[in-house]
Amino acid sequence: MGSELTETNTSSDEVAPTLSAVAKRAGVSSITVSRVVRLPDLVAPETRARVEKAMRELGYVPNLVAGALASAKTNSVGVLVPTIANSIFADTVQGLSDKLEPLGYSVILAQSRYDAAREDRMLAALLSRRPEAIIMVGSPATEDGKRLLRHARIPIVETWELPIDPIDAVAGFDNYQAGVAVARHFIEHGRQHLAFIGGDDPRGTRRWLGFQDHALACGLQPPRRLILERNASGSVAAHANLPGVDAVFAANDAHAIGFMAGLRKAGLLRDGPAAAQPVAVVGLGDLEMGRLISPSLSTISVHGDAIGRTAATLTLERGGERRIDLGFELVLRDSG
Amino acid sequence: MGSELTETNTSSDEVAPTLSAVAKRAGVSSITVSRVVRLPDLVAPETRARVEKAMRELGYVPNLVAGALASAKTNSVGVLVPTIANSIFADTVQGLSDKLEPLGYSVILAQSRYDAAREDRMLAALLSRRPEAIIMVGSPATEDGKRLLRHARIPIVETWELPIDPIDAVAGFDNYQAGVAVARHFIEHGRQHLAFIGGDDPRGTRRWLGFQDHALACGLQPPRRLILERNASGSVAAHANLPGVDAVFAANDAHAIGFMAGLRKAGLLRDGPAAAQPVAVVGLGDLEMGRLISPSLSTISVHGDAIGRTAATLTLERGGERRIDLGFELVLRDSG
DNA sequence: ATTCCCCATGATAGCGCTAACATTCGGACA
DNA sequence: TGTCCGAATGTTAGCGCTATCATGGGGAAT
Repeated sequence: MGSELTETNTSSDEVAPTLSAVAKRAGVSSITVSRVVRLPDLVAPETRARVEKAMRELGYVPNLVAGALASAKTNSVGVLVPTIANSIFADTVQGLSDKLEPLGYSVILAQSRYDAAREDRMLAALLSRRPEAIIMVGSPATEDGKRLLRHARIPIVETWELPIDPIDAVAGFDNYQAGVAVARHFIEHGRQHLAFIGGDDPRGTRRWLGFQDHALACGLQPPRRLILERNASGSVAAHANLPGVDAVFAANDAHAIGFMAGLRKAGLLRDGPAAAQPVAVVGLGDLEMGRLISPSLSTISVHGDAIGRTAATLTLERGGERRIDLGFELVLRDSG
Repeated sequence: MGSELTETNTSSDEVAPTLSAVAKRAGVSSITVSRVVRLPDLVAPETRARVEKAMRELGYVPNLVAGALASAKTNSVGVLVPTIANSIFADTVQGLSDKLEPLGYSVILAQSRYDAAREDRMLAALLSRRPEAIIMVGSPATEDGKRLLRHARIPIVETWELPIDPIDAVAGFDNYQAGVAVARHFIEHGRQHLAFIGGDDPRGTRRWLGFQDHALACGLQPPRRLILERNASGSVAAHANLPGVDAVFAANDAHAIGFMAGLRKAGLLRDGPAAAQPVAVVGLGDLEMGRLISPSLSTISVHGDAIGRTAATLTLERGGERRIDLGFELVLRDSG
């Protein structure tokens, strides 16, 4: 009575059963129940069976909040990404949680939306849940954020970059060199008028810098840079703002594909090989989609899931190398 | 000494400072510090300033684990999705966390990988963290999972479907009717030989059923169904297994785009309008990419982020309608 | 003055669990 | 036969915080 949810024969009362409720029912002390849950080998088979029966009958679900407080272990990791939607970071989250979940860790996910203030708030929110480690994309944008992490005394893994003075561990690649690689490729294939399109987030900017520096070092005219909104639609119209440009490095594959849609409308896209393209296009991220479209998209291939898995490993193992360069690969297809 | 991390002038000792450490430093009782953190209006401005100064000096970060245990409020929600990578569910996670994070809720993310056993394990793991609510894609695959959720006595939101006997709340759309809509569209445009490609997960299967039922009801030959791996690459070769088919409904846009890549290789794709396509293709999800490729992809448009935001709302408000149909829309472009 | 009330603060008792240290008991071993 | 040891279980004391119920000390109202 009083509850509209009673439905099984096993009494489902008002409140969630606790360890000691199970203990009472099984006729043991609560620490024994605790052991059945966490260290079953320490409990005699018969006792264990009795306790397990009581747990089943009561529908006992352990309270990890209390367990975490008592043991000072939350078995959780905080994950901070700029955004999870339509993005390569989803692969990283997938990779790291595939590694961590089987080990009993939970992932607490937060998004900064490329906003420094929100990033700081999210970092503080994550830390107040006392995760065993923090994995984030990039580095904290503010000194406050950095200080927060440095004082947290847990493993911190920065990803998707190789910061010079990391807080703790790093799993990423060299965005600057990625920019250099694309510029070199364009120049080797006779392109003269380069441009970069994409966001102005730290990683995009680093790609731009490498791209620009290499172009200048090779004596080309200064490449152009077009900063776009985060969604790819803006990139469709981008070529109108880039007259005379014959090679474009897009900060990610979505922008690259959007840009190609614009080229197509302008009659500047061929189904032939890269050499036939009036405007060469290279993206970054190696989306599956880029392989499927026509002309297929050349891209800097980065293994987002490997970054995630490596980051997870870095949170688990304290010793060993704390700075892992996963590298990247220039994959040439038909777009440039 | 003994620590290699001391660096600020403010003493950063071995362990994280607690409420009572702050209290001692500020010369107040710990409950007052607690009030400064949670209910600042109850504290006199001068006292508050003194406490805030002490918090800053000690680098105090509240321990929400302890707070959650004491107050029986974790301010977290559990989110269970099949997968977060390369998928439309990322939009849903984004949508719900955009709504929940500003309110102080954390998102605990788990992935089932379309595996019933793993789903059950993840549900149990989530529940043991005592979230205020659970939001999941679809319904639990097993009775065990359903029972777990029914006994949890927290809001449960099932999404991306409209189950007949929901556990609690629902934010989704009618996958069966989506299948019907695509079949109707194909038939109205004179297509005779229909096929469905995609996964055999519950939602995909429901789409298939609607698609099949409507085709049969209209007197067409039984449509074919090709079950594919989750990645789109498999769909590239799919058309070879579908001789004579002139209209294909792909369970998601990625498969649709992959299938179109196969059609292109086979010379069965035109840059013209839908009527000119030897094989009409309709996807589901309305990926931005589908709008950008050529021919542009017709699709069932579903607002993944709206599903997420709606689900978040349903976890917060107990009263009101608990079954929200977000609908879908058949968006016709050039592919079919 | 006295009463009342509200504002600011404090003392106390847990939340549900686990770490750390008993305790008990039966058998192996000398 | 006594000693020792390990296996199985229990006792105790918190983890860091918050809910709840005091407490004291001004005004405002009478």
